[in-house]
Amino acid sequence: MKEDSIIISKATIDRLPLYFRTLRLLQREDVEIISSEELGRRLGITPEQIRKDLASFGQFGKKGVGYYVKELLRNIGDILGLHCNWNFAIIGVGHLGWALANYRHFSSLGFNLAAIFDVDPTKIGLHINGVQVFHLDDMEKIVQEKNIHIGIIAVPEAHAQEVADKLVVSGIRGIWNFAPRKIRVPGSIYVIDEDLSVGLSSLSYYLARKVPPKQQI
Amino acid sequence: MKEDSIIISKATIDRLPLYFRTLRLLQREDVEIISSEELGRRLGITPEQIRKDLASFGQFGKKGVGYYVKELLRNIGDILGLHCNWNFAIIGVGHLGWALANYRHFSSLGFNLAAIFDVDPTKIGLHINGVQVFHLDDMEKIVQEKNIHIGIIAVPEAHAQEVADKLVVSGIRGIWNFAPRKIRVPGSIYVIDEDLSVGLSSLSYYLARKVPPKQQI
DNA sequence: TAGATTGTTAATCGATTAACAATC
DNA sequence: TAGATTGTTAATCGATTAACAATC
Repeated sequence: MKEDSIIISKATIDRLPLYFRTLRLLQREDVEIISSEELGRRLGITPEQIRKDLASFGQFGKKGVGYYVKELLRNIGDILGLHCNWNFAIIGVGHLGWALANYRHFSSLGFNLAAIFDVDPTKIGLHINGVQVFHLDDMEKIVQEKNIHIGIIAVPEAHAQEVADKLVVSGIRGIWNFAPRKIRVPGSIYVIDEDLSVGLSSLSYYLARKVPPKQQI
Repeated sequence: MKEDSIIISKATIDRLPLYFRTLRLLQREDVEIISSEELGRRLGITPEQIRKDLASFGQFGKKGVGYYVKELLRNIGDILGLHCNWNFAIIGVGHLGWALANYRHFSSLGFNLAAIFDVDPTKIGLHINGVQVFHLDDMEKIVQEKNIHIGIIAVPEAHAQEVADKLVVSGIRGIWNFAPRKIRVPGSIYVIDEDLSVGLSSLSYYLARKVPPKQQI
């Protein structure tokens, strides 16, 4: 393993989940061995790119043969830390929070929704997808009790910073921010921004300009 | 304007919506002039980066002064094609499709939800956020009638390709794909992939590794 | 062995950062 | 005018692509 000595690029990290999901599909199709060529064809990524990405974490393939699906799946899962069985919380039971609470792929990846937070008294105490909704004021207690590491911000943008502050105080380590606003957190906290307007706006750009489409990720 | 001669990088395009949303905030705060320095501070982007991004589309600032918020807002909006008032459709009334149908930021950016599609007979004919749910079989007719340019795929992954095929046949030009699967479309169609598992998985990677967080976009 | 495919090094390409002249 | 800030060119940095030796 080389991950201690070499810094892996964000671009590589973001491709790992794509490899992972495709390998799972292959496993379900009972494919045992896959070449970088074929994996690339399925994802629209060049085989060289895939080999380079994987090689930065170790030697997972067999020369002249390819990659064993099961083995590679386990290795990428480990690299992504999916074996950690992270507990996460969703803050905000609007339409988006509701949808995320019911998103099935998270649990299939090993993420466990442990709590939901809101301030609306009519929502506190409800169970969504089997998970209880708590009041925002109880966050610190619940986060400690349930050992929650990740917070998903799904509140209106006006309250995003305030929620982020509470998450940090509660001891959360990573934030996935769906509010279309930059949040400020201490340097030790990881933040992934997921502003849904960006996708649609960039699509609009290309449609308006008639720029010829290129292969996307 | 230079956009005809020079190819703008995807990274630049993806930052434009961030500038746009921040400028709107500034406008609401009655700020009339902003420097690249201050805009960068708000977004965690270097001022040089911002000046470079904007300069690839024209000269929008005043040297020694900064950028006029109102003017820059209009210019970026035009670049992003937001004045086109795109009609879009959502396919799939699951939790995610429901949430997207109710997402307020789309309409505030000038995107108009014109139709929703599903196959579930109990959902056909319903109105969500004032927009009617049609059967998938009527897609071609409705897309033509309502002049829909963009399709948002929010169906289970197993049906994503089939829906993409239907969208293409119906004459759609751009697809925003939330299904965690690569879809195949003709080269003239734009596809933006938005696999929600990627965000959470990459967060997991950083948490598991204790890699020191760096400034995100 | 011959054919196939990885892992790695070198070459290219593209994006970011730095520096500074232009000018409001 | 002096100070400030853009727009642009040059330098650096990083990521992708190409090539190929290693080896199953």
